[in-house]
Amino acid sequence: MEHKKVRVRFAPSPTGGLHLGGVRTVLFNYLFARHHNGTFVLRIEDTDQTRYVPGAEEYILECLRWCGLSPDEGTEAGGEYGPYRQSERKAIYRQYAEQLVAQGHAYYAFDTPEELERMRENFKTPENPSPQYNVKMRHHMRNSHSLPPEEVRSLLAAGTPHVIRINTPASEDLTFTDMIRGEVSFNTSAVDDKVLLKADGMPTYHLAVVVDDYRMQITHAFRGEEWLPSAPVHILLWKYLGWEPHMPQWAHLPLILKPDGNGKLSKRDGDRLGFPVYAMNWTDPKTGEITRGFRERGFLPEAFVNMLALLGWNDGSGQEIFSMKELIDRFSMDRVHKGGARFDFDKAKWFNHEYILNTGNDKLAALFAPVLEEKAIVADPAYVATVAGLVKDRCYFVNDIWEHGFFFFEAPTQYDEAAVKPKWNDAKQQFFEAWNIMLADQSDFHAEALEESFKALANEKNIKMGELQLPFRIMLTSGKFGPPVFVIAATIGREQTIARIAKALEVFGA
RNA sequence: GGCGCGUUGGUCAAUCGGCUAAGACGCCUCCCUUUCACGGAGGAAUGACGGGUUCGACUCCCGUACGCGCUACCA
Repeated sequence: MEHKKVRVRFAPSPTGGLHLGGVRTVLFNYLFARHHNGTFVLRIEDTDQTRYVPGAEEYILECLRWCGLSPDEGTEAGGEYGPYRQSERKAIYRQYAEQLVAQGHAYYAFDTPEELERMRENFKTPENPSPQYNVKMRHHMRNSHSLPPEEVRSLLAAGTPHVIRINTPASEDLTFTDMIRGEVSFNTSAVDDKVLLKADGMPTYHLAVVVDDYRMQITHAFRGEEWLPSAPVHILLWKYLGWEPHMPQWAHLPLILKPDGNGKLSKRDGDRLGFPVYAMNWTDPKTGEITRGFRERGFLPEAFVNMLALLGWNDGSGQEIFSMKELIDRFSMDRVHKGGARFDFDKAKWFNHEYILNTGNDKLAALFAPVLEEKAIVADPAYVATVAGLVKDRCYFVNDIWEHGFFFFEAPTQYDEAAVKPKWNDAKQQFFEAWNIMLADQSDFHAEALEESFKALANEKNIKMGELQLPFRIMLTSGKFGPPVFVIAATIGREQTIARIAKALEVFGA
């Protein structure tokens, strides 16, 4: 391999939310670039004007920022190879398309969409349900192969809408070496004369990707496996344009599959199965429909990225938790799996849990702040951090801090009475009445001290601790959950503890 | 239909000819905890099938099956 500086690119089309598979493609690009001290470019492939969705481009950038995978070069970061939006490069593509026509590698085609549809209809047979516009079909259609040159000239002069199609050879073997799959080969007989330049003057993906990868000096191109079948078209273009020596090395990434059933994971599957598929919340500007994202679901970006890295790649060591630096150090394309991976939300949750466990309480508190704010609860950040530290063991998501620690912020309004009442009696009633009075004078309100005096009083009253702890817990939290009781009491403080006991006694004693 | 790619437990997966086939998630049991978790100890569960090659095949080759992808003036 030459010593060319590594340059990779992520080239999304701004048509909507960013799918988790897209983020993984970004990740692999990013890791590869960093590993080789290369450059990560972001190019916007907005050549389909009919599918353009306003806001999608900004959204994609924001997703990358959130994940910590921002590009070095691109629409926002700038660079020497711009513009980075294909719609702004329109003139460039036409020039190459015409060049290909002039060299006999492409041709004009005047068929209207209706004519194409009719062709597909007419030539469709049970054996061949998708007839192709290829060497054989060319002569049945209206193009610069089948039409006399004068007619082509006059059609062109009259401004007749037309496309430019590649001249695919009748039968030629094409081979390339995929970084993941090894040698892959095709025969052009199965490849049709793909449109290169559309009637509106915009290039199709095929032309644009080759021209831009060349002009932006991309050295390695990673894309989803669904692109594999169009590789021969691209190889042909690299050859025809005379750039073959500069063709990037390709890697076709395995697909991310539905957890159940078959096929690629889609946004619909997330809705159906109750987990996010997009990186962040996405609001469709047309319908206003919101699709939930990993970020809003409570995922830490580091966990999300780590989880994605392991979906199709591993370093062989068995290690699963990696810092970004470790990922950069260890990543290599040849350890990427060939087969598609089913997405497992439980595993994703586990990753997030691991990261929550390893996140400082202050940071968790900060991340949790919006939840409290939404509930109009005002709390001291240090207090929130303490709570986070007490409950994070049982949290899969930042948002879970509420579910597992709400009682640190608000007194219970109802109780798990079924767990207390059947065994409630006067002795217990009296114990807690006495305990509550003692608490007013309890000098040391730490958990250990509280437990000690609680125990002492229980002994004195001759009641077993076990009989008392659960009711006490329910008084403070409303149910059978949470950190050790005395820790809860110490955390919420004297005033709250006393008030909650008093209130609960009214309910339990009734 | 054609072309391409793939196939190790329910899921993610290690293995680059020596396997009594790692590890993780999930699941189950037990321990710890007079709450819920965390943690700890165990457990069930895997090479699609058929042929080769080889002393030896999960690993290499060939078929078959199955799955997926593509087959647009979408990317």
